Amino acid sequence: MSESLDHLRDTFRATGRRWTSQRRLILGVLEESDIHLDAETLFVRAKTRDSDISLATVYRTLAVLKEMGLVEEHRLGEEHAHFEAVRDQPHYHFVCLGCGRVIEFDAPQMAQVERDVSEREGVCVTNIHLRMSGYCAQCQETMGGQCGDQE
Amino acid sequence: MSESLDHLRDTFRATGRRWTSQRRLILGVLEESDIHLDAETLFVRAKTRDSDISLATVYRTLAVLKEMGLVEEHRLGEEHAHFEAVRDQPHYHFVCLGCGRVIEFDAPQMAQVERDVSEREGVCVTNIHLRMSGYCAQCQETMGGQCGDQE
DNA sequence: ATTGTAATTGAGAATCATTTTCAATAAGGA
DNA sequence: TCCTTATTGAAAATGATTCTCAATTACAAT
Repeated sequence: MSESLDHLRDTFRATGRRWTSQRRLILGVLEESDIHLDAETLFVRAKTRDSDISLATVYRTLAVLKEMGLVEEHRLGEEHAHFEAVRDQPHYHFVCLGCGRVIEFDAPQMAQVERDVSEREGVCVTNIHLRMSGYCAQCQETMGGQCGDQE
Repeated sequence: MSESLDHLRDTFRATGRRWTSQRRLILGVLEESDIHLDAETLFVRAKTRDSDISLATVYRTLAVLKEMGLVEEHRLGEEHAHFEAVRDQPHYHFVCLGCGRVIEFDAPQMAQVERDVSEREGVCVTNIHLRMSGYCAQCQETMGGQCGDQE
């Protein structure tokens, strides 16, 4: 763990950025969380360990971490963004319109979709966002089984 | 065309909604446009035909049309939403990070992805948003060919 | 260790898309 | 034509995110 922290610090320095206590803290909170945090929640959690930290710093740090590819931003509902520390494999999201639950999944077919699009359109894909919405098993029960359409 | 307009009026009435001139106008502007409009642009275009229309009405109408499944909302950049009159086949978007150009594409594999997720997780999918980002052929040239990663 | 410089911070103001409030208007059933 | 109530325009309100600016702090060079 200390090795990866040293490595992180070097990555920051190498790009003229500083490895500050606030950034350590924010990345830590993000990595410890199993769910996708929004900026406000992240701010509240960070504040329990550093009562001086500011919401602006949370946003600024998230922007830096995104630039560095360490954090991804997702739009799960329409309201506000959610953030997640980047992991090894790509994964996608299903959002339940009933209870808001987020289910992560992988989809090997996406590699083929990417290849098809790249070739057909001559583009170079750097990022894929796939979000499905609908109703989770639980919510389908309580709703009586229909499953309408519309977001 | 008048048939489909009559049908639309009936659809509105059937749900206790009114078929107003503003709603006709907004849907018309949306259907005439080949690109995805944001609320402000839609407002400006509508205003050339009804100088009294208000931006609030544009947003309210878009919300209604979304509820009715006639319009879809997309988050193409981070800034603001884009809207599009729903067409027959599902389609997805590629957004160029260089010039902002939006390329639409279809991906037959998505049906299989949906089936897999539905079965594996027991969910019912009502909506799929797929957005790829990267660089279009043109922008790749002007950039010299590299194609970094990060949104 | 000390210093200088520039990146970073906290606090609060500013921004910007979108939503809401409310009184006036108009759709459409009776 | 009349009545009810959905809808509208205008302006204020909201809420997430960004910016400003003076004070702080990381860290490279001394």
